[in-house]
Amino acid sequence: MKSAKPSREPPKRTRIDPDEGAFLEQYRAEAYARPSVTVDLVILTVLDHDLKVLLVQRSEHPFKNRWALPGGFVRVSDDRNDQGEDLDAAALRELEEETGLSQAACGKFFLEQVRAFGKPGRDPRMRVISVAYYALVRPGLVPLIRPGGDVSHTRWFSVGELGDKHGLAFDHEEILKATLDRARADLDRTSIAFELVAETFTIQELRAVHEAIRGETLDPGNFRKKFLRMIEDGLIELARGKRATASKPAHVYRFARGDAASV
Amino acid sequence: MKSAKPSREPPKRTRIDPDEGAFLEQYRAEAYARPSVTVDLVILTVLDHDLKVLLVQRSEHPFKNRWALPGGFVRVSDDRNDQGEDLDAAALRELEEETGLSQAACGKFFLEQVRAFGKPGRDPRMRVISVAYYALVRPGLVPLIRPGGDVSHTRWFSVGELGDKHGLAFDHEEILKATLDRARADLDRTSIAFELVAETFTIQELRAVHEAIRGETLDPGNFRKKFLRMIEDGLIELARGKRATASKPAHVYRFARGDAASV
DNA sequence: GCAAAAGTGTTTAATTTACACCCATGC
DNA sequence: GCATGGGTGTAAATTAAACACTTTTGC
Repeated sequence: MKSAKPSREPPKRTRIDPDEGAFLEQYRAEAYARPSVTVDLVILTVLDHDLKVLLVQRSEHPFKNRWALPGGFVRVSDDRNDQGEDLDAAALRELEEETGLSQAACGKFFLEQVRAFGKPGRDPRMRVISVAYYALVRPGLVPLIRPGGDVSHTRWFSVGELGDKHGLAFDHEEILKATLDRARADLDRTSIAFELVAETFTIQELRAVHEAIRGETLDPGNFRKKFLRMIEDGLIELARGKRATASKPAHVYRFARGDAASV
Repeated sequence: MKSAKPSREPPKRTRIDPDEGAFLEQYRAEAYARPSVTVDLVILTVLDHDLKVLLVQRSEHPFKNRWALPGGFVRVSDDRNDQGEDLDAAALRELEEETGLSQAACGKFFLEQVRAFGKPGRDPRMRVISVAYYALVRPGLVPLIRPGGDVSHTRWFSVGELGDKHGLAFDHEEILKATLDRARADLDRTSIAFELVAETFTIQELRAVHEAIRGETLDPGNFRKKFLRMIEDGLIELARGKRATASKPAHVYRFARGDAASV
């Protein structure tokens, strides 16, 4: 639309009035066929050193009984005063519906768009373009999750043991892969790791998150050095208390909201 | 959609037949309102040390006379045997239409999705969700460009001098910013810099591309060292010939298609 | 006491950053 | 010859990688 040159504008059945108001009134919104648009959610957490993704089992065709990413339609309208919900809002709504958690109660969720997936045929029913989002849920919240619909059809899967056994519905395999790539790239460019630990955490707990996402073990000594550098940069600060472990109790730290960054 | 649990499925007016074929037949594709979906293109090149973006001036409302990213509708259909074109294909089609260049003649274009933009109200006519792509055009191809429609309404803008003066149409300002962030991040993670130089290039030419995208000058000596490391890694190889300059002729190199990477 | 994990240190290599400098060429 | 930019070298600071070692706790 937007930049469409005359030759590519939707066929118009009436002359365009130069006045914009009138133009909008008589614009043929129905001139082009439209796809359905959905959001699909890659909800991730880390449980006992393992990166997990939340899947739901489909109860209807197509892909009946297969596991799929949770998702749903974006609510839209052509009403000029209310065109419906934002993509981000749709993703948040789905996340809350799907987990029973509310952002109001749990604090801001990490929820970011990955990209759009729209291959023809990805949904046999109709043309569907899906905007994928990825969400990070702190392990502490996991037990509080009350799946929106049928409890028995919602489950956490280790991303490691997935991929081989279960063929996911639609192109969700591809969406999941793209999202994991994105998460791994974000890991050492952003602060997403802190979204997967509790309010306070030990060095090893943060390391476990890095290891789970990258899928490999990291040298504890070297990781500590990176950690100490983050403290120097004011990104992390020591918190009160200690965490009991299998051996010597560990210091706990807190993520210092990016504000205290500079000198 | 896909994972929609019964409560969130579109209202069905008839009972579902357990057989999938029959299910598809009577599926109510029109149950949810649908948005229009477009692709918007951020077409970039580097001309005389400057990062440029190709914009078109709108000839119609809304945003009449404002500059905008080129773009157009994605062609879709619910026909089960042909649901229309892929998002990537739509972006490529628009790119070819908009520039008059054909991938068949010019070799593969760099064209990658950025993400979807779908804020309500971004297009006052109707609810539009736009999938942004960014394309990189080698400077050598720029003179060959024959804008699709009205020549006088297509122009390269320096991204530097933009942003202040011209208010772009729709949310294209935001799309452009997000794309530039993406390009800068890709610069030292991928090989996009090679998409903006000729087949063979000098060290300084490649440096000029890096400088244009990052918006800052780089130390020639240090850049050379990074460059030599790329040669060691087999990413780049010396080509025959020299490039005449204002002083001493420079060696020219070639991008060695990532295959010769390892030992 | 002993295992287990916390925490510390060392060494080597690679990379980044900031410079100074030499040299070949066109004019 | 001399300015221009190609090309080279050096030194300090930071970071990454591999790995040995000490300390503190629970049991």
